Amino acid sequence: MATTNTREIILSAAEGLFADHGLAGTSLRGITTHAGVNLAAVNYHFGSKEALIQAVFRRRLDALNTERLGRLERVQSRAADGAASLRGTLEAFIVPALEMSHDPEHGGVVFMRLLARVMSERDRALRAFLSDRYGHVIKRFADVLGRALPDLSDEDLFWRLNFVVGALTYAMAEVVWEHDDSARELADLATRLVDFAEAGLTSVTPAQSRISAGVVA
Amino acid sequence: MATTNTREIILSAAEGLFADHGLAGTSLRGITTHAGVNLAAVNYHFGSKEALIQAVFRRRLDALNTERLGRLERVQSRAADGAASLRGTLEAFIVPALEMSHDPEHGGVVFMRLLARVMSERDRALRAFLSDRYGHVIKRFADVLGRALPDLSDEDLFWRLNFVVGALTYAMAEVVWEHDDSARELADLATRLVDFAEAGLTSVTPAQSRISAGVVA
DNA sequence: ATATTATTCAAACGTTTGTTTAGACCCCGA
DNA sequence: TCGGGGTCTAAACAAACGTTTGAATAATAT
Repeated sequence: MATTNTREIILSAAEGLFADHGLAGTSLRGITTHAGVNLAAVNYHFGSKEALIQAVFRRRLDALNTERLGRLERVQSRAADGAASLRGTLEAFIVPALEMSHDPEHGGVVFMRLLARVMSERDRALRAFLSDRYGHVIKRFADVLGRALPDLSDEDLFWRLNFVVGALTYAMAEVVWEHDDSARELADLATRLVDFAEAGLTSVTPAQSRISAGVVA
Repeated sequence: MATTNTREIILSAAEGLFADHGLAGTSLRGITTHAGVNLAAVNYHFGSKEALIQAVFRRRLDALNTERLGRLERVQSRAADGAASLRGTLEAFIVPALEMSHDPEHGGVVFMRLLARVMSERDRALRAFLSDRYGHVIKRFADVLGRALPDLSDEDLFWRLNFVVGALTYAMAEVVWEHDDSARELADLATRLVDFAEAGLTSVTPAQSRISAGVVA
């Protein structure tokens, strides 16, 4: 471990304050005070606030997305024709996120709240950074899911995946973990979410379920 | 209309900038410059930045939630025993939000992006304001949905509703409206979302679908 | 037309922001 | 023991922040 302790202390303090007050709403003074280090330490170790933000995300997301891809590969290699099952693919995407949200050692629910916040932020610089670094993971999952759901049109698939990501994001952010760190709780939530996602993804639109734009039919 | 024009101009400029850069990330100078009014006009008309934020939300959410409750009442009065159908209830909640997101006159997609942002913010003052002013609407819908889904445990219902709200929020925020203001587009999205929510809410958990916390089964 | 109120304006207030600087401290190899 | 690189620190920087002020202007009422 070549990195000093101060770096990690700053990253953790920044993670928590970013999750609570947003990126723009958190000052370097708040971070360094919370971390018990000197104000200038941030610019010494990271160079700027923007670089600190990226370091906060890299510390967690590198591991998360590696784990997701690993699970997806295992699921695919288990299938004879290399086509992963819908449920297996969903689990490969959802379970690592929920496990991480349950593991204080790796950010826990704090980082998940931060992630949920950022998902709805339009900050150009950060979105570009996340897309550059992790876009290939999302693309990979979308491809596999599309092959597992051959009856869905591209447009249907696009929207339903957005719904699933929204549900996952919101669930992670809303989690209060009253009975915290019970593994059973986590498994229950993961099961609920995968069930929900699977049902929503495979549902067949009834022929005349369309909603008239004006009034409820 | 006793209110002067400046008020509305400020509200619209603030709405757009808040959606793009967040509450803390938007300065009063940015707002007034964008609106073409004097810096001091905000404090003259609203008193403070905090009061301006609340006014931005009140302008849109009062109408949205009134519309939601009106639709819910119409759906309920149509049913013989006063028990609204699941689908009707979902439509009463979802359709007004999507219609608003499609109507530039009433905030359009801009306000919906702002709303999605705020949903994942932990800002205490704003959450308290929203909960105080609109909490009864959410409670009302949760009650009606609970009665329409009698087989679900309280916990199951709680989580699935969170999933639905997450999907709706995320869908609204992600909407880019490439082929904008086509009513057919809106109806399609509303149908997709209601289908998705209905399938997810009514799905029955398979007996042994539980995910083991460690490894994918 | 005059008095009164409502609105707009330029300027300045004291804080807080991110960043920079120059020196002190510490630890390890020479 | 000395020297030097990595780390930490107090202090200061200009810029941007929300808010306040007092006078100028516009609108309304008498």
